[in-house]
Amino acid sequence: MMHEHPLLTQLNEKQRDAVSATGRHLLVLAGAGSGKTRVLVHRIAWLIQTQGVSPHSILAVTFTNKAAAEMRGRVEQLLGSSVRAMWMGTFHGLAHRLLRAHYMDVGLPQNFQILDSDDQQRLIKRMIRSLNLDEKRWPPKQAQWFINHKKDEGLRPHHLDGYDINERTFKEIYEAYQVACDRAGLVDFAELLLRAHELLRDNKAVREHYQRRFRHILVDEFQDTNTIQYSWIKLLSGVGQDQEYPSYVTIVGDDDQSIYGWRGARVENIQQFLQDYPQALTVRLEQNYRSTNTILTAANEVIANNQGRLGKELWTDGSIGEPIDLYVAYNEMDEARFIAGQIEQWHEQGNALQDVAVLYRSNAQSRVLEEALLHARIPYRIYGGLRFFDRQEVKDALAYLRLVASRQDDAAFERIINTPTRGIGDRTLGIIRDGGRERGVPLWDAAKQLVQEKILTGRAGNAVAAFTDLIDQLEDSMGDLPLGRQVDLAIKNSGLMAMYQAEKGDKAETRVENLQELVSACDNFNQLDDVILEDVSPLQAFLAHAALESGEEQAEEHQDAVQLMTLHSAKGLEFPLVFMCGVEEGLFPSQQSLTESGRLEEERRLCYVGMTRAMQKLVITYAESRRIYGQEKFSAVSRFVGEIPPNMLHHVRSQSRTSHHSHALGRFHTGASHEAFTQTGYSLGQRVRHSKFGEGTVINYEGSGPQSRVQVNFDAVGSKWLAVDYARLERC
DNA sequence: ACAGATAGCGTTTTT
DNA sequence: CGCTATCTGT
Repeated sequence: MMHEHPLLTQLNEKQRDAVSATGRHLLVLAGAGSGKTRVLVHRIAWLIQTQGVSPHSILAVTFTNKAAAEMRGRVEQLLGSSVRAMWMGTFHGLAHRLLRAHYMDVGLPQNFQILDSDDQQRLIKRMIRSLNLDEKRWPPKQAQWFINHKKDEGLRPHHLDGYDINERTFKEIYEAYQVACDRAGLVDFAELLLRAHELLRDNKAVREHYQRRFRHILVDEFQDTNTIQYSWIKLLSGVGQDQEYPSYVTIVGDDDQSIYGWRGARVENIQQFLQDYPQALTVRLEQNYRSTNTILTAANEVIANNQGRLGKELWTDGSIGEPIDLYVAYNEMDEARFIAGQIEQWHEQGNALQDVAVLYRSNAQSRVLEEALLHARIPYRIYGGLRFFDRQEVKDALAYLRLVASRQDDAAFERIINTPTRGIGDRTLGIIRDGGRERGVPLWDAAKQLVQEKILTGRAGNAVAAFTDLIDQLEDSMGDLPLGRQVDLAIKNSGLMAMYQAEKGDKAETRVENLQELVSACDNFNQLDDVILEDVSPLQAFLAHAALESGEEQAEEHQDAVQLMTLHSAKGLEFPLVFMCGVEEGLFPSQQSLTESGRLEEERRLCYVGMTRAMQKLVITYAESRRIYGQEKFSAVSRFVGEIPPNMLHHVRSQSRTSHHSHALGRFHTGASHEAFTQTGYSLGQRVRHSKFGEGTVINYEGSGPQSRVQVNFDAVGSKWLAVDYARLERC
C-alpha cells in the first residue's frame, strides 16, 4: 500500500478522494462547511508536489478577489513558496489579463479603461437621451440590465432579432452604447468576459496557446457561473474540440447554495458539466465541520423541500447543540431590541461580539437594528456599504488619472470636465457631445477641434482650452514620478482637493480624508502583488486594480463588533451565534419571488445558506408587523420556519410584553412587578450595584430560577442584561 | 451655477 | 419613510 502523502493526512476520506483524484475531470459537490476551500487548495498543492504539475500550467478561477487572495495565500502556505506562475484570480481579472496581453487581437487600444456599473449607467443614460428616447418608457436601469444580460449570454446586438418593440429599442440602445464604448476605449465588466471569450473562440493560435499551457483548470463556486463563464472554461479546456491533450477540469460547487440566479448564474451548469465532461468523477463532501447537529438537521429539512437537487445530506459527528430559538416580535423595533438584548447577554457571558452575525434579507432592515445596537451601546459593523473606490471623490480623482492615461475615455471626460466647476456648463458640454457624435471622435478630440476651429469661443472656449491644457500639463508633470506623487499632483493641480476642502461639514471632511487615503493607497500599491499585469504602466495597473477590486474591505477596525449583513453577503462565512431576522412571508421569501418561477426555491436556498452559517446557536426572529416604505404591514411567519422540525425550535417568550402597549411606550414592564420579584429576587425600579458597572435601576427581567436575567439600566454604561446568578448584584 | 423643492421609487451583488 | 435625481427659480 502506498505511503500516504503528508498533504492527505489531515483530510477525511472524501476530501482525500477529491484532492488526489487522478481521472480526467472532477466534480466536487461540497456542502456548506465541508472544507471546500481546503480541498481546492490541497488539490492544487497536491498536483504541484506529487504529480509534477508545473504551477505554470494551473489556472484557478474564483468569483471574488477575496476568495482568490485567500486561495493563493493558502496554497503558498502549504507549499512554502510563492507560486507566481500560476494563474489564479476572478473570471473578470483573468479575462482582463487576457485582453491586456492580446489587446490588438481584440481590437482594443492598449490603454483601454474599465467601466464600472455606475459609469456604465451614466453612459447608457446618455445614449438613451441622444437617441431621443423617453427615459420613462426606456429606463436606463432596464437597458443596462438588458445589455449586461445579453453579454452574459454571449450575445452581440446583431444576434438579436428585435421582433417586438421592446427588444428592438433595447437592441438599438445596446448598439449605440457599444459604439460609444468602442470609440472611447471603454470595456464594461460583462465586456471583459465576452471579449475574452470571443478572443479564445475566434483566434485559433491564441486559443491553442492557452489550451496547451493550462493543463489543470479549477473552478470555485461553480454553481454561480453564468453562460459566458462556463463557455469560457469549455473553450480553455478544449473539451469537445478534438484536442489531443484536453485539460483536466476540477469544478467545486454546491447546487443548494446557488443564490445568484437572478443575476444570470445557472445552477444547471453543474449538470451540463457532467454531460460535457462525461469522464468526470463526482465526489460529495457531506461531512460538516461547522454546525451543531440540530442546526444541520434543520437546514437539511428545509432544503429537502426543493425539487431537482443533485442530492446531498450534511452530517456531523459533533454535538446535538441547543435548539433553534424562535422569537415572535410585535414589530421590527421589538425584534431589534430583542436581538440587541440577546447579544448583550452573550457578551455578558464573556463571548466576543465579532462571533455574532445578524443576517437579514434586505439592506433596509439594517436601520432599525443599528438603532437598537446603538442604543444598547453594542459596537457593530455593517458589511456591504459603499466601497472605497466607488466613492464620489475617489472616482473624481481616478477620472483625472484615467483621462491622463487615455484621452479617449469619454466617461472620465464627462465626469470631471466641470468638477470642480470651471465654467463649462450643460450648454458647452452639449456642443462638445454633438461635435463628438458628428465627427465620430471621442469628446477630448471634439473639444480640442472645436476650440481650434473657433466654434467654441469666448468664455466657454477659454474654459475648455484651460481644461485640456490642465490634463496635458498633468501628464507632463507626472512623468515617471512614483504613483503616489502622481495622484497627489492630480488631486491638487486639478483643484479637486481645494474644492472638497472648501466644503463644510463632516461629509466634506471624510471626502478630504478619502482623497488623502487614495494617495496612500497608491503608495502601498505594489504592482508586483498584482501578478496579472506585467507590461503595463504603474498608473494603468493601478486604475485596473481600482476598477476590478473596488471592494477592498475598508481598513479592518480591530474593534470587537457584531457583524450585520444580508444573507447574500454571508455566504462563505461562519459565526458561532447567528440571528436570522425578518423571517416573514413577503420579506423572506420576498414578495417578488412568489410570482416568478424558480425564485422561491432560490429563496429557500438562501435560507439554507443563512442557517448553515451558524456554528453553535441559531436564532430566528420575525415581526408580526413591520413598517415598509412608511406603511405598516402585517405578515405571517415565513413558510421556511414551518419546514423546520418543530421539536428543534424553541419559542422564546417575549421579554417585555404584557401588552402591546408597553412596547409603544418603552422598555418598562408595566404589569408584573410582583411576579418579577418572586421569580428573580429583584423588582422593577429597584436600585442595584454591580462590581464593574456601578449603580443602576432594574428595568426588565426574563425567565425564572437559575436562568433568570434582569435588565439593569446602569447610570454610567447604560442598560445591560445580566444573569442573576452570575452578576451578584447588590441591592442598594 | 446653485440652492431648494418635489416627484418618484423602493430585493439580493460582484466584477 | 427616506433617498436620489430632476426640476425650478433666482
